[in-house]
Amino acid sequence: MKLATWNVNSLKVRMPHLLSWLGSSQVDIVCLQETKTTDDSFPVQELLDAGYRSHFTGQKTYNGVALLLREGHAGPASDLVFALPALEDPQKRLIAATVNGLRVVCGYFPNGQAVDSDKYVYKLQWLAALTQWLGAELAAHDKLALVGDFNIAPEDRDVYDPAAWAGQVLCSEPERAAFRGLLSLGLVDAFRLFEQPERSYTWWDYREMAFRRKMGLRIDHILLTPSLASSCAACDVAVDLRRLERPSDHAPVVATLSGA
DNA sequence: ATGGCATGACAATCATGA
Repeated sequence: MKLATWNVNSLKVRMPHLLSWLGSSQVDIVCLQETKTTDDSFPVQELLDAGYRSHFTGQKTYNGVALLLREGHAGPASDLVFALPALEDPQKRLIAATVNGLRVVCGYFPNGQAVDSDKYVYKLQWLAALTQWLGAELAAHDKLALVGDFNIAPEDRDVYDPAAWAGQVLCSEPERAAFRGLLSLGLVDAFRLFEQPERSYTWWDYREMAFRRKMGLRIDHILLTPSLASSCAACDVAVDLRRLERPSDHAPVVATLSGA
């Protein structure tokens, strides 16, 4: 079973890439972020035609998350959650469901804009609310995956120019401490279970030919509970999607879970 | 030192992203 996360940066614009990738990659559970689409205009039928059922929560212009489940491979979703319970928040950034006994939590973590902005304060509050809620989720679910666009580069090796980014948003110590806080709940960074190429990233700025120059950050993640981590056979970045015409600025991350 | 590029809302620029 393949579990994937991808910040599409507008589902409407990225539908051709998404449909093509679904067809070629055979991913079974797909977590999307930044759909930027309201629920009434979500492309339910197009995705059904491609063999995927959808669950989603979105809003106009910003944010929006979704789960796509491959018909015949991923079972029905139960215990759906569409927001962090502890947080009064109009921004649609979280969706969770149980599929095939696997608890899947898909998040579009706040960007934070800059460490001195109120958006950064909101980001840390959101992280605290997530961490608190996840503690309870983990107590109830042995097999849990926390995936999405974390908007945090956990370590310097996840940054193309650590010196330039030191202390900046996405790399600041409080954000990294929050990331470690999630790990200390009992989660493992699936990507680091395996030998990876140098300069592996998941996001590259649209400007400055950043992708071609390998100027990226690894900010999209798949975190697994130990029982899932032990069945994880691979975890890779689908870099090819960043090479396409009119790409998302993020590439998907895909984990292969055996026996699930 | 700043902005570059992309997207959406809206109808010329502007907010936001990371």
